[in-house]
Amino acid sequence: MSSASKNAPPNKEFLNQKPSNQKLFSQAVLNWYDEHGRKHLPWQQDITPYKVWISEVMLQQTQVATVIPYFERFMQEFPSVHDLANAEQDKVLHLWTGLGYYARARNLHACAKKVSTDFGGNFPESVEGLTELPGIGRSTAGAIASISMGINAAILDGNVKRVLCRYYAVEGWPGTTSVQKELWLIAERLTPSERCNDYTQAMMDMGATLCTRSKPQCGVCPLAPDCKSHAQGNPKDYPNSKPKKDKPEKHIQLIMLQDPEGHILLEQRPQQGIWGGLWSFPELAMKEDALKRTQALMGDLATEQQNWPSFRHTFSHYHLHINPVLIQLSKRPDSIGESAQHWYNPQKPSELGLAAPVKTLLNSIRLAQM
DNA sequence: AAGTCGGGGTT
DNA sequence: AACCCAGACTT
Repeated sequence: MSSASKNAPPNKEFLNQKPSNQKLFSQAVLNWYDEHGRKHLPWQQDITPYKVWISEVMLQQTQVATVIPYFERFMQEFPSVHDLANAEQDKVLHLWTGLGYYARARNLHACAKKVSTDFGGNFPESVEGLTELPGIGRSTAGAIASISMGINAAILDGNVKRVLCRYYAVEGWPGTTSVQKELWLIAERLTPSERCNDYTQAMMDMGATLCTRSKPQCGVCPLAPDCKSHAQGNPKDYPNSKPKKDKPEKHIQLIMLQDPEGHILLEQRPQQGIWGGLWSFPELAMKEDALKRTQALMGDLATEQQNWPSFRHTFSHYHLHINPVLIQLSKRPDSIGESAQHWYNPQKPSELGLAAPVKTLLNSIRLAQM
């Protein structure tokens, strides 16, 4: 994991030559923030690098309302970076269950270990140092540095992208390298040296509450008088949307093996790939005969097969059709296969990371047993 | 530059 | 049902 692959910030000399417009822009943003900005979110209380870090990672591709309960539980269980570093991975993934993008949780854990042991629990106090840590890219590093350390650093998250794309009517999808590069230059140029922490919060807040994707509140926006897309009358056309691609359809069987006591066999998935490190049912291709395959492994312990209604689960890049199969076992078999195993009691859930559909199915089994 | 990685809220 | 969200990382 080289730092060059992390989109490291360029030389910042141009920051010294800010046009006067920069001052007007940041003043308008800060004034708005003082009046209308949110200041009562959980991670805005008694601000520390640890809290800002956890919240920023949770908020990657995830909305504020979704994050809040997860953040509260995390802080309860892991009050300090040392607590997180010393935790079991299963516990971390358990508290992450439902948030998605589980590499975030694995990287979070790895990062905590590094900060705890290598840096004595203190985060590096520079964007460059922060960016070296697993799961912290340029924007998250900027947010931590700016908000929790008062370092003059820019961010470029979805909110800031939206504000800037509209203000300057930036053409092109922000996912492309060229647009991204342009936006970073703009973001760096506009970030003020005074109150950069509040400015960072303010830009995210404006994007989240004012310059929203639909129904932007241009009527009360302090930037509207100089906003190019507002002048054009089409703020909603920015940022330009991502070119769409149709998602492939995949089909699998999930085999729910149940022992006589009602416990269900779970296997831990490999660290890399979809649902990495989480626990799931044994997976089978559609063409396989679930009962025959089970009997091949454990003989006549497998007695009956019950097909549950299939359903579709959608990921960012494909649709997954899941065909759940419940197979009763007359006795719990010896260990099968190579991955770690766990016999899960649906009535007494273990603290493991579960993929969302797996959690749903286990809950259905629990209800069926009542 | 394109692909991988989730789940849920919003429209 | 499509869109996208306080992105990072690998290929």
